[in-house]
Amino acid sequence: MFQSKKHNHGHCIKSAMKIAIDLCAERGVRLTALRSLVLELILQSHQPVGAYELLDILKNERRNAQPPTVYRALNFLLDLGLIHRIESLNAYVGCDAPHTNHYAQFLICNGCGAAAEISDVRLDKAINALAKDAKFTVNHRSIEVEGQCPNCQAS
Amino acid sequence: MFQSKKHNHGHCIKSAMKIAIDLCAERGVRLTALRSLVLELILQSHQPVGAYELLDILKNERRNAQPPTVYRALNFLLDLGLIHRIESLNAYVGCDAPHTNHYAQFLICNGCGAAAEISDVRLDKAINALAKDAKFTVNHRSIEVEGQCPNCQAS
DNA sequence: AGGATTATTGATATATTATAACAATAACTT
DNA sequence: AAGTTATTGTTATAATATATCAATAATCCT
Repeated sequence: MFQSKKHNHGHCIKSAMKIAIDLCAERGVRLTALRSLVLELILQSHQPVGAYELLDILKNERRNAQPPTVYRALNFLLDLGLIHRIESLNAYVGCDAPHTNHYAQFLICNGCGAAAEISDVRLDKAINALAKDAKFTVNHRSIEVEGQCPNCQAS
Repeated sequence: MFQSKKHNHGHCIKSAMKIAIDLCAERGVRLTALRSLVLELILQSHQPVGAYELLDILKNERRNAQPPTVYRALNFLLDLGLIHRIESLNAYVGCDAPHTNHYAQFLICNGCGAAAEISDVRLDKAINALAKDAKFTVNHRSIEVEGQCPNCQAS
């Protein structure tokens, strides 16, 4: 859900990085320095980040970074489920719970730009039901709901 | 749902164009020749079409068409709800039922590329419920489910 | 450990999707 | 018919993403 003010950002990133390390070990894939850095930058933003925005930040630490540098890392992280892509924003966010089996859904605030990841079972069930009705086998779901978060409704 | 083989394409386009004309009249906006043509091209495809693909076709009839030519028409049609944008494909499809009040949802087949528009009430209700729980006011929904349609599962 | 193999990154070029800005024209208003 | 607004034309450029091949680093195998 949308971040509370006292959310401990540093701790949350650390814990997410730990999970990433474990997940990569488990899958036998390499969380290289580059990939780790890109993941960390995404987590630090704690908002959806565009690939080129990420590239700009990345360049502080890797002067010669190029678009493929970022996109390769993004694709690696996406495949592992460590991040999600928000289609309607062409942007990327860290996954809240990469170690759990879940389908991500997003509430995207037009006011502050925050994207809250949720995983609502009713919604999942509705999709399963309608897919079954249509005899459609599901590979991927992109559920993005735009609107105003509670904070931004006030103002 | 996914098209049956005996779907009468010509008739379906004609009827959609009629609805578009009526809707524009009702709203007091102008369905110009250009806009009408773009809509017709989208309906003819009966699959999601990209803006530049559309532009190429459009050029057959309007030699000097440029990207803004297409994008302006697309935005006009989107605003009226005569077409939908599929975010995960950067593509546009005709709306199945532009005259009715509904939220579109898409089943997108990775096999044949078809996108079936549905409007499942259970799904709508689930979104309303979770938005209410989150105190989130919804402006727009982008629900895109990728997978295999019945036809493509066979092969 | 050394050489073969595979995975990752570097580097350059280019494809794809979308918008900004201003000029020209067409349609509507009175 | 003149003034106003909406639409289209035209040129340029922004933003997002991928293809390709070379260089390097890690892993595997004996």
